[in-house]
Amino acid sequence: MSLPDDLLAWYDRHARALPWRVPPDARQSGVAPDPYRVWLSEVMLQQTTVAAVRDYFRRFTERWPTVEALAAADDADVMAEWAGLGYYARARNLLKCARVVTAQHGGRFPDTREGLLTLPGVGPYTAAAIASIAFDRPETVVDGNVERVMARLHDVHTPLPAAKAELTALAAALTPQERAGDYAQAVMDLGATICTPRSPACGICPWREPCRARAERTQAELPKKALKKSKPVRQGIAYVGRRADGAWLLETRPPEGLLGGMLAWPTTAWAEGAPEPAPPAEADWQDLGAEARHTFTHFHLQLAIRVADLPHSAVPTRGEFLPHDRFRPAALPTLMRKVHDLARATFRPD
DNA sequence: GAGCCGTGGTG
DNA sequence: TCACCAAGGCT
Repeated sequence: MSLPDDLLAWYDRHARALPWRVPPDARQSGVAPDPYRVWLSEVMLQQTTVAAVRDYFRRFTERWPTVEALAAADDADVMAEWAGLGYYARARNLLKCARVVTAQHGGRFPDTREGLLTLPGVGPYTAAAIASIAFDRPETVVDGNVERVMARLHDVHTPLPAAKAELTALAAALTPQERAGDYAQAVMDLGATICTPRSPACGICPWREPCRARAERTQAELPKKALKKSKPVRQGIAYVGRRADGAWLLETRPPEGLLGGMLAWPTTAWAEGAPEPAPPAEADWQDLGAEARHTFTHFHLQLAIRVADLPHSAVPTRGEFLPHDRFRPAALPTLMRKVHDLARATFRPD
Protein backbone atom coordinates (compact mmCIF):
# COMPACT_ATOMS: atom_id res chain seq x y z
CA MET A 1 0.00 0.00 0.00
CA SER A 2 1.20 3.48 -0.92
CA LEU A 3 0.92 6.54 1.30
CA PRO A 4 -2.07 7.92 -0.65
CA ASP A 5 -3.80 4.53 -0.50
CA ASP A 6 -3.26 4.33 3.26
CA LEU A 7 -4.82 7.75 3.64
CA LEU A 8 -7.76 6.96 1.36
CA ALA A 9 -8.44 3.76 3.30
CA TRP A 10 -8.49 5.80 6.50
CA TYR A 11 -10.78 8.38 4.85
CA ASP A 12 -13.21 5.66 3.76
CA ARG A 13 -13.73 4.84 7.44
CA HIS A 14 -13.36 8.23 9.10
CA ALA A 15 -14.47 10.92 6.65
CA ARG A 16 -16.31 13.70 8.45
CA ALA A 17 -19.95 14.07 7.46
CA LEU A 18 -20.28 17.65 6.19
CA PRO A 19 -23.31 19.31 4.58
CA TRP A 20 -21.37 20.18 1.40
CA ARG A 21 -19.61 16.84 1.10
CA VAL A 22 -20.49 13.73 -0.91
CA PRO A 23 -19.30 10.86 1.31
CA PRO A 24 -16.69 8.50 -0.15
CA ASP A 25 -19.07 5.54 -0.58
CA ALA A 26 -21.65 7.63 -2.45
CA ARG A 27 -18.90 9.21 -4.52
CA GLN A 28 -17.61 5.82 -5.59
CA SER A 29 -21.19 4.87 -6.48
CA GLY A 30 -21.14 7.67 -8.99
CA VAL A 31 -22.72 10.56 -7.07
CA ALA A 32 -21.12 13.78 -8.26
CA PRO A 33 -20.80 16.87 -6.04
CA ASP A 34 -22.59 20.07 -7.07
CA PRO A 35 -19.82 22.52 -8.12
CA TYR A 36 -21.90 25.43 -6.78
CA ARG A 37 -22.01 23.92 -3.31
CA VAL A 38 -18.32 22.98 -3.45
CA TRP A 39 -17.38 26.52 -4.46
CA LEU A 40 -19.62 28.15 -1.85
CA SER A 41 -18.29 25.93 0.94
CA GLU A 42 -14.66 26.47 -0.07
CA VAL A 43 -15.04 30.25 -0.08
CA MET A 44 -16.76 30.18 3.31
CA LEU A 45 -14.05 27.90 4.70
CA GLN A 46 -11.22 30.26 3.79
CA GLN A 47 -9.55 30.97 7.15
CA THR A 48 -12.77 29.92 8.84
CA THR A 49 -13.67 26.89 10.94
CA VAL A 50 -16.13 24.19 9.91
CA ALA A 51 -18.20 24.90 13.02
CA ALA A 52 -18.62 28.55 12.04
CA VAL A 53 -19.49 27.75 8.43
CA ARG A 54 -22.22 25.13 8.90
CA ASP A 55 -25.19 27.41 9.58
CA TYR A 56 -24.11 30.00 7.04
CA PHE A 57 -23.82 27.34 4.36
CA ARG A 58 -27.28 26.01 5.20
CA ARG A 59 -28.88 29.47 5.09
CA PHE A 60 -27.16 30.43 1.84
CA THR A 61 -28.10 27.24 0.02
CA GLU A 62 -31.70 27.40 1.25
CA ARG A 63 -32.08 31.00 0.15
CA TRP A 64 -30.00 30.73 -3.05
CA PRO A 65 -30.00 27.10 -4.24
CA THR A 66 -28.15 27.77 -7.49
CA VAL A 67 -25.43 30.05 -8.77
CA GLU A 68 -28.01 31.79 -10.96
CA ALA A 69 -30.18 32.52 -7.92
CA LEU A 70 -27.22 33.96 -6.07
CA ALA A 71 -26.20 36.04 -9.08
CA ALA A 72 -29.67 37.61 -9.09
CA ALA A 73 -29.57 38.50 -5.37
CA ASP A 74 -29.38 42.05 -4.05
CA ASP A 75 -25.92 42.98 -2.81
CA ALA A 76 -27.28 44.17 0.55
CA ASP A 77 -29.10 40.87 1.11
CA VAL A 78 -25.93 38.85 0.52
CA MET A 79 -23.83 41.09 2.76
CA ALA A 80 -26.47 40.86 5.50
CA GLU A 81 -26.53 37.05 5.21
CA TRP A 82 -22.73 36.96 5.42
CA ALA A 83 -22.65 39.25 8.48
CA GLY A 84 -20.69 37.70 11.34
CA LEU A 85 -18.65 35.35 9.18
CA GLY A 86 -15.86 37.88 8.63
CA TYR A 87 -13.49 38.71 5.76
CA TYR A 88 -16.25 40.53 3.92
CA ALA A 89 -14.27 40.83 0.69
CA ARG A 90 -15.19 37.16 0.32
CA ALA A 91 -18.87 38.06 0.14
CA ARG A 92 -18.25 40.85 -2.34
CA ASN A 93 -16.18 38.51 -4.53
CA LEU A 94 -18.77 35.76 -4.07
CA LEU A 95 -21.36 37.91 -5.81
CA LYS A 96 -18.95 39.01 -8.52
CA CYS A 97 -18.02 35.40 -9.15
CA ALA A 98 -21.64 34.18 -9.24
CA ARG A 99 -22.44 36.88 -11.81
CA VAL A 100 -19.41 36.02 -13.96
CA VAL A 101 -20.26 32.31 -13.90
CA THR A 102 -23.90 33.04 -14.74
CA ALA A 103 -23.34 35.68 -17.42
CA GLN A 104 -20.13 34.46 -19.03
CA HIS A 105 -20.09 30.69 -18.42
CA GLY A 106 -23.76 29.80 -18.81
CA GLY A 107 -24.12 29.05 -15.11
CA ARG A 108 -21.46 26.33 -15.17
CA PHE A 109 -18.23 26.62 -13.22
CA PRO A 110 -15.00 26.12 -15.18
CA ASP A 111 -13.79 22.54 -14.62
CA THR A 112 -10.04 23.18 -14.68
CA ARG A 113 -7.70 24.78 -12.18
CA GLU A 114 -6.64 27.38 -14.73
CA GLY A 115 -10.22 28.28 -15.59
CA LEU A 116 -11.23 28.51 -11.96
CA LEU A 117 -8.25 30.74 -11.15
CA THR A 118 -9.71 33.49 -13.33
CA LEU A 119 -12.75 33.84 -11.04
CA PRO A 120 -12.96 36.59 -8.38
CA GLY A 121 -12.11 35.31 -4.90
CA VAL A 122 -10.70 32.04 -6.24
CA GLY A 123 -6.97 31.70 -5.60
CA PRO A 124 -4.52 28.80 -5.82
CA TYR A 125 -6.03 26.85 -2.93
CA THR A 126 -9.68 27.25 -3.86
CA ALA A 127 -9.08 26.57 -7.56
CA ALA A 128 -7.31 23.31 -6.74
CA ALA A 129 -9.99 22.38 -4.22
CA ILE A 130 -12.88 22.88 -6.65
CA ALA A 131 -11.01 21.18 -9.53
CA SER A 132 -10.28 18.13 -7.42
CA ILE A 133 -13.41 17.87 -5.26
CA ALA A 134 -16.02 18.86 -7.85
CA PHE A 135 -14.35 17.55 -11.02
CA ASP A 136 -11.95 14.88 -9.72
CA ARG A 137 -8.96 16.46 -11.39
CA PRO A 138 -5.61 15.48 -9.82
CA GLU A 139 -4.74 18.97 -8.57
CA THR A 140 -2.84 19.50 -5.33
CA VAL A 141 -4.60 21.44 -2.61
CA VAL A 142 -2.33 23.27 -0.19
CA ASP A 143 -4.03 24.86 2.77
CA GLY A 144 -2.93 25.26 6.37
CA ASN A 145 -3.75 21.61 7.08
CA VAL A 146 -1.68 20.32 4.18
CA GLU A 147 1.25 22.56 5.10
CA ARG A 148 1.21 21.20 8.63
CA VAL A 149 0.84 17.56 7.57
CA MET A 150 3.65 17.82 5.01
CA ALA A 151 5.97 19.69 7.38
CA ARG A 152 5.56 16.85 9.90
CA LEU A 153 5.55 13.93 7.48
CA HIS A 154 8.84 15.15 6.01
CA ASP A 155 10.20 16.90 9.13
CA VAL A 156 10.58 20.25 7.37
CA HIS A 157 11.99 22.91 9.73
CA THR A 158 11.99 25.83 7.30
CA PRO A 159 9.60 28.43 8.75
CA LEU A 160 6.41 29.48 6.94
CA PRO A 161 5.70 31.27 4.71
CA ALA A 162 9.17 30.66 3.20
CA ALA A 163 8.54 26.90 3.30
CA LYS A 164 5.40 27.16 1.19
CA ALA A 165 7.01 26.18 -2.15
CA GLU A 166 8.84 23.23 -0.61
CA LEU A 167 5.72 21.95 1.14
CA THR A 168 3.69 22.38 -2.05
CA ALA A 169 6.19 20.26 -3.99
CA LEU A 170 6.08 17.56 -1.31
CA ALA A 171 2.28 17.56 -1.40
CA ALA A 172 2.23 17.41 -5.20
CA ALA A 173 4.52 14.38 -5.19
CA LEU A 174 1.89 12.49 -3.17
CA THR A 175 -1.24 13.54 -5.07
CA PRO A 176 -2.76 10.45 -6.75
CA GLN A 177 -4.29 10.39 -10.23
CA GLU A 178 -7.34 8.45 -9.00
CA ARG A 179 -9.85 9.61 -6.39
CA ALA A 180 -8.32 13.07 -6.42
CA GLY A 181 -11.33 14.67 -4.76
CA ASP A 182 -11.46 12.19 -1.91
CA TYR A 183 -7.70 12.45 -1.47
CA ALA A 184 -7.81 16.25 -1.22
CA GLN A 185 -10.51 16.07 1.43
CA ALA A 186 -8.69 13.23 3.19
CA VAL A 187 -5.48 15.23 3.74
CA MET A 188 -7.49 18.13 5.11
CA ASP A 189 -9.54 15.83 7.37
CA LEU A 190 -6.29 14.31 8.63
CA GLY A 191 -4.98 17.76 9.49
CA ALA A 192 -8.23 18.82 11.11
CA THR A 193 -8.83 15.73 13.24
CA ILE A 194 -5.50 13.86 13.75
CA CYS A 195 -2.54 15.99 12.74
CA THR A 196 -3.85 18.99 14.67
CA PRO A 197 -1.81 22.11 15.50
CA ARG A 198 -1.65 21.19 19.20
CA SER A 199 -1.46 17.69 20.67
CA PRO A 200 -1.60 15.69 17.43
CA ALA A 201 -3.04 12.18 17.83
CA CYS A 202 -0.03 10.42 16.35
CA GLY A 203 -1.00 7.08 17.87
CA ILE A 204 -4.03 6.69 15.61
CA CYS A 205 -2.61 8.39 12.51
CA PRO A 206 -2.66 6.37 9.27
CA TRP A 207 0.72 7.91 8.45
CA ARG A 208 2.33 7.30 11.86
CA GLU A 209 4.89 4.82 10.47
CA PRO A 210 6.32 6.95 7.64
CA CYS A 211 6.09 10.24 9.62
CA ARG A 212 9.58 11.71 10.00
CA ALA A 213 8.59 14.24 12.67
CA ARG A 214 7.09 11.51 14.83
CA ALA A 215 10.34 9.57 14.56
CA GLU A 216 12.32 12.67 15.51
CA ARG A 217 9.74 13.73 18.15
CA THR A 218 9.52 17.16 16.53
CA GLN A 219 5.84 17.05 15.58
CA ALA A 220 4.74 19.49 18.30
CA GLU A 221 7.07 22.23 17.05
CA LEU A 222 6.16 21.90 13.36
CA PRO A 223 5.43 23.73 11.21
CA LYS A 224 7.75 26.54 12.26
CA LYS A 225 6.33 30.00 11.70
CA ALA A 226 7.80 33.46 11.45
CA LEU A 227 7.19 35.61 14.54
CA LYS A 228 4.04 37.68 14.43
CA LYS A 229 4.04 41.43 14.88
CA SER A 230 2.29 42.81 17.93
CA LYS A 231 -1.04 44.56 17.37
CA PRO A 232 -1.35 48.31 18.03
CA VAL A 233 -4.40 49.67 19.88
CA ARG A 234 -6.67 52.01 17.92
CA GLN A 235 -9.53 54.07 19.30
CA GLY A 236 -12.69 55.56 17.92
CA ILE A 237 -16.26 56.63 18.69
CA ALA A 238 -19.44 54.96 17.44
CA TYR A 239 -22.68 56.94 17.24
CA VAL A 240 -25.92 55.11 17.94
CA GLY A 241 -28.84 57.38 17.15
CA ARG A 242 -32.52 56.53 17.23
CA ARG A 243 -35.44 58.60 16.06
CA ALA A 244 -38.71 58.87 18.03
CA ASP A 245 -40.40 56.52 15.55
CA GLY A 246 -37.81 53.87 16.35
CA ALA A 247 -35.74 54.24 13.17
CA TRP A 248 -31.97 53.76 13.63
CA LEU A 249 -29.30 55.91 11.99
CA LEU A 250 -27.03 53.51 10.10
CA GLU A 251 -24.71 53.64 7.13
CA THR A 252 -23.31 51.25 4.58
CA ARG A 253 -19.52 51.32 4.78
CA PRO A 254 -17.49 52.08 1.66
CA PRO A 255 -17.12 49.08 -0.65
CA GLU A 256 -13.38 48.64 -0.08
CA GLY A 257 -11.40 48.21 3.11
CA LEU A 258 -12.34 47.11 6.62
CA LEU A 259 -15.95 45.89 6.92
CA GLY A 260 -16.41 47.13 3.35
CA GLY A 261 -20.00 47.10 2.13
CA MET A 262 -21.38 46.23 5.56
CA LEU A 263 -24.15 47.92 7.52
CA ALA A 264 -22.66 49.87 10.42
CA TRP A 265 -23.09 52.61 13.00
CA PRO A 266 -21.41 55.82 11.90
CA THR A 267 -18.02 56.16 13.61
CA THR A 268 -15.02 58.43 13.72
CA ALA A 269 -11.84 57.27 12.03
CA TRP A 270 -9.96 54.64 14.04
CA ALA A 271 -6.44 55.63 14.95
CA GLU A 272 -3.91 55.45 17.74
CA GLY A 273 -4.68 58.18 20.25
CA ALA A 274 -7.86 60.03 21.21
CA PRO A 275 -10.36 60.28 18.34
CA GLU A 276 -11.67 63.55 16.96
CA PRO A 277 -15.48 63.54 17.43
CA ALA A 278 -17.47 63.34 14.19
CA PRO A 279 -21.19 62.98 14.99
CA PRO A 280 -23.37 62.09 11.99
CA ALA A 281 -26.20 64.41 13.04
CA GLU A 282 -26.73 67.38 15.30
CA ALA A 283 -27.96 66.10 18.65
CA ASP A 284 -27.21 65.89 22.35
CA TRP A 285 -24.87 62.91 22.16
CA GLN A 286 -24.29 61.21 25.50
CA ASP A 287 -21.31 59.02 26.26
CA LEU A 288 -22.49 55.55 27.16
CA GLY A 289 -19.63 54.93 29.58
CA ALA A 290 -19.02 51.48 28.12
CA GLU A 291 -16.85 50.69 25.13
CA ALA A 292 -16.85 47.90 22.60
CA ARG A 293 -13.55 46.05 22.46
CA HIS A 294 -12.73 44.10 19.35
CA THR A 295 -9.62 42.60 17.82
CA PHE A 296 -9.13 42.62 14.08
CA THR A 297 -6.39 40.85 12.17
CA HIS A 298 -3.84 43.57 12.67
CA PHE A 299 -5.01 45.85 15.51
CA HIS A 300 -7.06 46.03 18.69
CA LEU A 301 -9.95 48.47 18.72
CA GLN A 302 -11.51 50.31 21.64
CA LEU A 303 -14.71 51.89 20.44
CA ALA A 304 -16.40 54.41 22.75
CA ILE A 305 -20.16 54.70 22.25
CA ARG A 306 -22.30 57.82 22.14
CA VAL A 307 -26.07 57.64 22.01
CA ALA A 308 -28.78 60.18 21.20
CA ASP A 309 -32.51 60.46 20.69
CA LEU A 310 -32.83 62.20 17.35
CA PRO A 311 -35.72 64.51 16.50
CA HIS A 312 -37.98 63.58 13.63
CA SER A 313 -36.64 66.63 11.81
CA ALA A 314 -33.04 65.44 12.09
CA VAL A 315 -31.10 65.58 8.81
CA PRO A 316 -28.03 63.36 9.16
CA THR A 317 -24.78 64.32 7.47
CA ARG A 318 -23.94 60.64 7.09
CA GLY A 319 -25.94 57.42 6.86
CA GLU A 320 -29.69 57.09 6.71
CA PHE A 321 -32.55 56.07 8.93
CA LEU A 322 -33.51 52.42 8.83
CA PRO A 323 -37.10 51.80 10.01
CA HIS A 324 -37.40 49.82 13.20
CA ASP A 325 -39.11 46.86 11.52
CA ARG A 326 -36.42 46.57 8.86
CA PHE A 327 -33.46 46.52 11.25
CA ARG A 328 -31.97 43.15 12.19
CA PRO A 329 -28.92 43.20 14.49
CA ALA A 330 -27.86 39.93 12.83
CA ALA A 331 -27.22 41.91 9.64
CA LEU A 332 -24.41 43.80 11.40
CA PRO A 333 -20.79 42.67 11.48
CA THR A 334 -19.82 41.45 14.93
CA LEU A 335 -18.15 44.65 16.10
CA MET A 336 -21.25 46.67 15.27
CA ARG A 337 -23.50 44.06 16.88
CA LYS A 338 -21.43 44.44 20.08
CA VAL A 339 -22.04 48.20 19.93
CA HIS A 340 -25.76 47.63 19.51
CA ASP A 341 -25.88 45.18 22.40
CA LEU A 342 -24.24 47.76 24.67
CA ALA A 343 -26.33 50.71 23.50
CA ARG A 344 -29.80 49.26 23.16
CA ALA A 345 -30.55 49.21 26.88
CA THR A 346 -30.33 53.00 27.02
CA PHE A 347 -33.27 53.44 24.66
CA ARG A 348 -36.92 52.93 25.51
CA PRO A 349 -38.13 49.46 24.56
CA ASP A 350 -39.55 49.54 21.05
C1' DG B 1 7.24 39.12 0.27
C1' DA B 2 4.40 41.56 3.27
C1' DG B 3 0.34 44.14 4.73
C1' DC B 4 -4.53 44.12 4.79
C1' DC B 5 -8.73 41.78 5.78
C1' DG B 6 -12.95 39.08 10.87
C1' DT B 7 -14.38 36.07 13.97
C1' DG B 8 -14.94 32.55 17.59
C1' DG B 9 -12.72 28.81 19.99
C1' DT B 10 -8.91 27.40 22.76
C1' DG B 11 -5.00 26.73 25.98
C1' DT C 1 -6.46 37.89 29.80
C1' DC C 2 -4.30 37.02 25.64
C1' DA C 3 -1.83 35.05 21.83
C1' DC C 4 -2.57 31.65 18.69
C1' DC C 5 -5.16 29.42 15.33
C1' DA C 6 -8.65 28.04 11.16
C1' DA C 7 -10.28 24.65 4.03
C1' DG C 8 -6.70 32.25 1.77
C1' DG C 9 -7.11 36.06 -1.64
C1' DC C 10 -5.88 40.50 -3.15
C1' DT C 11 -2.80 44.31 -3.72
